[in-house]
Amino acid sequence: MYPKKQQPTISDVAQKAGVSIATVSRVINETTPVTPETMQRVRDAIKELAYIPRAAARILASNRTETLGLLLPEIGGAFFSPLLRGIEAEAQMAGFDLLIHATSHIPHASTPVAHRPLGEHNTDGLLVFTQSIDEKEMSRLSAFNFPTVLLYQTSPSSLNIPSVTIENKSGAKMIVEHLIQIHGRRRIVFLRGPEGNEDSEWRERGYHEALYANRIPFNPSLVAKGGFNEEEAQIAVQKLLIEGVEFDAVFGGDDDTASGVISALIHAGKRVPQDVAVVGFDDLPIARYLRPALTTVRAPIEQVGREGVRQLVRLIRGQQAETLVLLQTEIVIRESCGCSTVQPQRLIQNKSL
Amino acid sequence: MYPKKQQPTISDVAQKAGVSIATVSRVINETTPVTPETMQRVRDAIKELAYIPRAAARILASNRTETLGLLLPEIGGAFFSPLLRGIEAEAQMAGFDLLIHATSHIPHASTPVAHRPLGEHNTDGLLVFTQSIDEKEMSRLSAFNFPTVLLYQTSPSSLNIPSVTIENKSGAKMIVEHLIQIHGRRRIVFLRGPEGNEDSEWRERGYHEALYANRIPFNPSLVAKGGFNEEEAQIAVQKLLIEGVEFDAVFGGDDDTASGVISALIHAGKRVPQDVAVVGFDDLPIARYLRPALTTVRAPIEQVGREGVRQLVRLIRGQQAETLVLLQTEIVIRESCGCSTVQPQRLIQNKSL
DNA sequence: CTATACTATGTAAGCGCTTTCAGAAAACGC
DNA sequence: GCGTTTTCTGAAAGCGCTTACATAGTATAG
Repeated sequence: MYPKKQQPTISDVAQKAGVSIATVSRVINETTPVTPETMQRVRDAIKELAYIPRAAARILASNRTETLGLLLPEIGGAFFSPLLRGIEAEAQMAGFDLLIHATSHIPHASTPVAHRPLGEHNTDGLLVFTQSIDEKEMSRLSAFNFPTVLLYQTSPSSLNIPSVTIENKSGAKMIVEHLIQIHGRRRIVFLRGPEGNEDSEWRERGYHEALYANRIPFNPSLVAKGGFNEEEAQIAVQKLLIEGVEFDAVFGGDDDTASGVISALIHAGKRVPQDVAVVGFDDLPIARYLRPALTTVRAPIEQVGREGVRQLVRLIRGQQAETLVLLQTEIVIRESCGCSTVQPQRLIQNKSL
Repeated sequence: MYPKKQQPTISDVAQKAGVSIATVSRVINETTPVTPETMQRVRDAIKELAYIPRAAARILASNRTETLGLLLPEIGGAFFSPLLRGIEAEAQMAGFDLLIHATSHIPHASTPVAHRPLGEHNTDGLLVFTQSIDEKEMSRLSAFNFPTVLLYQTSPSSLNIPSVTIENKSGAKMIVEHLIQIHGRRRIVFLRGPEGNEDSEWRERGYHEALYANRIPFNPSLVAKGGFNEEEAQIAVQKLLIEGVEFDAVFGGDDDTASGVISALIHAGKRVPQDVAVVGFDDLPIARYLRPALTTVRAPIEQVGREGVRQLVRLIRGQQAETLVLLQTEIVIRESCGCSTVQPQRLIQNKSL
């Protein structure tokens, strides 16, 4: 059925070109000068045999995998696509392959040995998205200096692993200040993300800073949990409404939250943004499709991926990497804050019209 | 900086456990029975040394990579995330690693040798998304029976490579018939996808079949190119409007197209769905956020990924694979066809409210 | 023209595993 | 109890490369 016809090896090429396998290797890797004619003969032989070096043999002999590993808790969500896009593109540019693994699946109980999917045994370095490995594994990697870069999470203070993430705090501060300064809102609700989520924590600090900078006293009853998802956000808003908490704006920890907030508010007969302004964070694709279109903070997700790879490659090459790379965020004004009520986004983008 | 501290090898384990490396290998792979006590000694040694077998060595010695390759033209788009999710999950279940490569990037001109990123040299099989490799490479792979499964494209007739895709035709037929039978529309525009896109071609056939089955003569002036993107779709609609073509519904080849159609229509002062009903295909996440919420065809993208892996694994195991797996689609009724005008989707989903 | 220094290539030693083969020990049959 | 089978284990041969190291052959210097 599938006999795996014997592929040509380096010896076949060597024989055909009338040289030793060492020379073939030299031609392939350009490690040592080779006479032009010899080189040509070898190249011809390679082409003729359609020879492709077996990756495993190269790795084993050279002790370099030329492969990067990406570890995430799960694949999916609006985040994932641009992140991977950035990672893949940059990895490719640097000449690395990309191995991907989602850690959320229930581990195969029958796994014979502790078969770690991604690690020092099959990659030169690891990109670790938040919440994909535990601290124990982190310190194991760190202990023998294995090139590792964290994405969207900072290193446990004891370890000092380089990490790349976004400027959550200043982004949050900017957008809350927009609500305060441009729209005169003062009773601004903040809906937190999941417990222990770093992004959420920093956004909350930004929220606090904005209030503080504008001399608005912090009101604990205006903070609730949104969980970074629509459903929880809706429930949170309803609860606030039922409890009679007064507010004139909501900063939903992320765009999904904001989307849930808008639903809940409209459902409750509130007008957005007239009665309550709503803003989010991330600028997911859905942000522009919401009605009203969502004012939010744009996070350069793809850039995080690219930068993560850059730092990782530095580590692999034995160079110094940045301990912490913080990528800038910017606010995207649409309708839900109260700014415009037409759809400037949709019109502007169609330049060809 | 990064000394790559010598990792333990199988010999270290063997020595520590007082057995030969062959026995260690047997314990790891469970290929041959080993006395319980011996096994325990070996396992203890493995744990103590934190030994992880080097992947390259295993691959080289066993001639099995336990790795699947995924080739796509580019990463991104709403498609990508669920597709990869399905692929990754299923690959993991089957015990395979996943190597990913986007082919769209400009090839490194300086690449020494024809360094193919993914192929027989580093994987046991390949999943090939539409438009990621040319027919020449396909026939090369096919020529030596390399396990390959195509996603969202059928095999060139000369090759007979197994492929997995969705029931475009019947999905399209169903939704067009919905417009005809439930909403009485008879002048239905169809906006094609990009040139040569298989999905689009099949959807167009479904469109034709629906018309034919309902005795509506085909009108060529109602078919235009939407390109599977908003912008082109908007232009197409404007053109139809300017030309004075009369129509009471639009089947946008996919959801992005439909989104552009809705924008253009509203912009031109038409009411959707009253004046013109609009439907799409794919059921992207944005579909429910559009106003009116989009009636569309749900395509089981994640399932395509899973099924692709299943077929590929069969091939790798030397079993027969299905020549063509067609996954069922189903229509999702929302507002843009004219069905309901409230927002049932949003309410229904929040069971907790 | 000889002594020295490069250059281009070949030889061969691994890289860390899997797997065949054979042998030792234990279990079995009668 | 002795021959036969069955189990378990070890020795050793590769898997297909990279990379010292050695060696011819050629260029350079004096």
